[in-house]
Amino acid sequence: MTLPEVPGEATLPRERQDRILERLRRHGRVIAADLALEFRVSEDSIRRDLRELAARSLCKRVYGGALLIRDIPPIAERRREQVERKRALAAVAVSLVGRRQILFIDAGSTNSAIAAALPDGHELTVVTNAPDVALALIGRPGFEVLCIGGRIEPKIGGAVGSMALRQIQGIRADLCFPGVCAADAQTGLWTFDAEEVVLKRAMIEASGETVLVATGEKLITAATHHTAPVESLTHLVVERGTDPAVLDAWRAAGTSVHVV
Amino acid sequence: MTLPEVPGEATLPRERQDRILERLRRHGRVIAADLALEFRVSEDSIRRDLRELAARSLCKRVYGGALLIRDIPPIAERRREQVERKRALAAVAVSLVGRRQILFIDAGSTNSAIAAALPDGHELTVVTNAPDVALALIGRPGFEVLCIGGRIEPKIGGAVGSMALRQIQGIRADLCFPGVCAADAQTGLWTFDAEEVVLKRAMIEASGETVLVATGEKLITAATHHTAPVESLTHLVVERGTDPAVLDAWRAAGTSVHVV
DNA sequence: GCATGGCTTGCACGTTTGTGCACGGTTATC
DNA sequence: GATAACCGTGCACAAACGTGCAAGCCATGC
Repeated sequence: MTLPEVPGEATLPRERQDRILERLRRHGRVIAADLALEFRVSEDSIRRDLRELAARSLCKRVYGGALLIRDIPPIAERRREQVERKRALAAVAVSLVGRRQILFIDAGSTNSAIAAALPDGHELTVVTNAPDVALALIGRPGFEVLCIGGRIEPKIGGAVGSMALRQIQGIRADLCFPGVCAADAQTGLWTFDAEEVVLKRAMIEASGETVLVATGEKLITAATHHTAPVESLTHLVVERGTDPAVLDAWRAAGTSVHVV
Repeated sequence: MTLPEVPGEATLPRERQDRILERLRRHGRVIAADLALEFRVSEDSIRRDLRELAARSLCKRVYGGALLIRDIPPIAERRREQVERKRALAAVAVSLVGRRQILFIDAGSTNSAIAAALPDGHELTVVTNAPDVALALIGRPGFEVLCIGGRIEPKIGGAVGSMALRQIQGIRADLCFPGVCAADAQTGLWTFDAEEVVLKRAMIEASGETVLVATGEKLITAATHHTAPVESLTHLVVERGTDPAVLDAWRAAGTSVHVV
């Protein structure tokens, strides 16, 4: 590890940049004035360093210092829509996650938001069939990422098929976030795609608890394939403004309802 | 002449280099001026030593001295660097791809560029252990994407381990793009990470042809684990400006060389 | 002996790179 | 809308750089 800066110790220019990068990775941001003090050079030199790093697109130069670039995976079409709503849902959904848990995260735009919203420092293991979820978590400190392989279905944005199924069946998780096409307090979870059904079922069965995170319309639309009975759905996270009658029905079914 | 004679302090060049290396390992860096003083030789000699050590990739030469080669930066950073060079290499590399072929694309920043450069309308099947490669191809018309699952190693940016290995062994491909850490016309392909080796080997063995896409420095640096003999490397794509002698050696070994 | 060639070394040269400072413009914050 | 902090640029200077070269050393062989 890097030792704390020794006062009279000289650092090579390039070494200084490396250390700035490291600091950046750890703290997410650096302040030019602090760095100047720490490395005992003028702020001009620090600014030059930051500019250079920014030119290599290793950080983003901002007023007063620099920020870590968190490259957001290229956003699929659906994801672009209603980003804000999904982020709000995700923020609540991740509060259900405990330390050192193992999570199944299914493919889907809302689940991408959930992955991005997962807090650091919980030492989580995330199992996912969605490349964008995996990518969002690669390099995040304290995360172990397990990717479910298989043929990727473009419509879904994740692996499906027997290969994926077999891998899922070999894992047990604490929490499961299935992608939600439609859900109903009487019958439970429904899905459009036949291939997806078996995967979601396997995920849910392999998990201690299941969290449904749904924008309001998911609770009033219908889908073609029955996927899971309501008893297996532990939590429901929905937006404010959802029909209270619907929520009561879910509560009556034994699901813990969380309103954003 | 100008230097005072110190009896018994004389060191052979090779011995001096060893001592420099030792110092490097202990402190993480060395400063040319200090070494000159310590070994009682001119800075010129020290600089020559450092250059030589750097050529053997035992250290990283920087302004003022040399640094220990720290572990490779995370994939997210590597992918953002040298974008233009990688794009140019990728543009040539993809010209080796035929219609309706099955491709193995390994994890790695250059391979990300290759995936992005693959042409539409070739009805390709891409098998990859890298989520970012998969993500780049999801939704591209005419592509079938197969994701290799397993534990994702953040440094590498792709799945590794026995789970990934088994999946790879169940597939036969036409073309393989292994990530290149170092390559040599005599001995073939070398890799830094032990886990990666088995994966790359399996990919190469399961493919009809193998394409090495390498920025110039990969052909003069060394890595720790032998991965594939030169006979199994069908094509080499390199940048203009690579040492002609090196390229001739590759040609002599039977590899088809493509210069960008 | 001494000539030869390989190797290392220090020096001189011109070039590149890093640094701090002064200047005037820009941006946050109250 | 004033103030202070922060910014980029140009500049001068010093340190570090690579290169070419000649001197020195040593082993080898005539």
